[in-house]
Amino acid sequence: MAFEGNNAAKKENTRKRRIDEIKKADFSKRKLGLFNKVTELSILCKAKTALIVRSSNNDLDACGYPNCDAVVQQFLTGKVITEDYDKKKKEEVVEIQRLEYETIVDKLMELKEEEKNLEAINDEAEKSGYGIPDWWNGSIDDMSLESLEEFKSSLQKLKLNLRLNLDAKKLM
Amino acid sequence: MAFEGNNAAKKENTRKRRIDEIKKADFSKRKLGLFNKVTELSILCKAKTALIVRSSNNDLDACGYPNCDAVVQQFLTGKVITEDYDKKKKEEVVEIQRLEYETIVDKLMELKEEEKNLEAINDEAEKSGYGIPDWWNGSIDDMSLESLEEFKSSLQKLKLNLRLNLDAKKLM
DNA sequence: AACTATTTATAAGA
DNA sequence: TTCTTATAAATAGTT
Repeated sequence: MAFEGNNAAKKENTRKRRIDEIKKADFSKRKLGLFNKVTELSILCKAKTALIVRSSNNDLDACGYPNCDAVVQQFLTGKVITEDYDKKKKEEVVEIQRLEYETIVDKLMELKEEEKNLEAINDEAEKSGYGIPDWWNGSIDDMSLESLEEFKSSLQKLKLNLRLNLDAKKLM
Repeated sequence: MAFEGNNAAKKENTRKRRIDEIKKADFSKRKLGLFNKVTELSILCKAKTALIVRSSNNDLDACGYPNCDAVVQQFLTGKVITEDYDKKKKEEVVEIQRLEYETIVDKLMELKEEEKNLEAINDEAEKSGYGIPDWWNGSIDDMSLESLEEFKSSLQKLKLNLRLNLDAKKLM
């Protein structure tokens, strides 16, 4: 019976994973389709566009023509940024972004090291019978969740900008 | 021959206008299609989306789910605005927007009055032989073009927000 | 990723 | 404008 239960659970897991994969694929397909359509509209009708998509697990993606950020900025401020200014600004900004990105990747490596150390300490404590109390992890999570989300968002945006800049460069 | 030329020019104009009309219709159709697809993606895949479209003659349109501005804001700041906060804020903001809108409409009426007065003065001056020099109108245009564009944008955005808020209220 | 059956979008015309 | 329809494109379900 233990075996049967295990098997059923396994099947259930497989089924669920499969459904998730299909949904994810659908989302990606649809998102890609939308991005294509947005770009199409921009080019055929000389329209400026920006599309921002945040998936249910908060992954960020965006596209825009001629430039996502510029269109968003214009949407918020009503100020038209000229192509030349925008291009020049991008030239300036792309290297800064790369540096920021590298800095952040470095910091992530450091964080991972910290995590390892903490885990090691945790294991040590458990082995010795003096476990770290549950509220410890809980309060870390609560405290850092908000800033972590922000950090994740900024990281995602940074990566996205890098990709968009590369795409833009490829187009030229 | 003069008649023929005139006729040809007329035909040409008709053709051009027709093409423009078709293109405009296409743009609207496609834009609507995109808005539908974006909303569809949002609902089917629980994704947050924002789409900004500015036509070739700079008309602004946007849609988003659950809320265009919130998604854009989140895109820029990385801060997640909760539904409740957003809803409350909207409740507060919608009346302010209506007041702003009415104020702006009033100001537009005043501007139109001013325009009439200026025209009257202009006509008067021309009749009397003391025409207002050309540079006068030119410099008005140059000076106010930028701020006018900004004003137009802010007006469009205000109208858009009003519409979006009404749409949102209808949905509830 | 590639295929295909089905659904959906849209261009052209009434 | 809005509606119709033929064609083209997107995508769900598979393999």
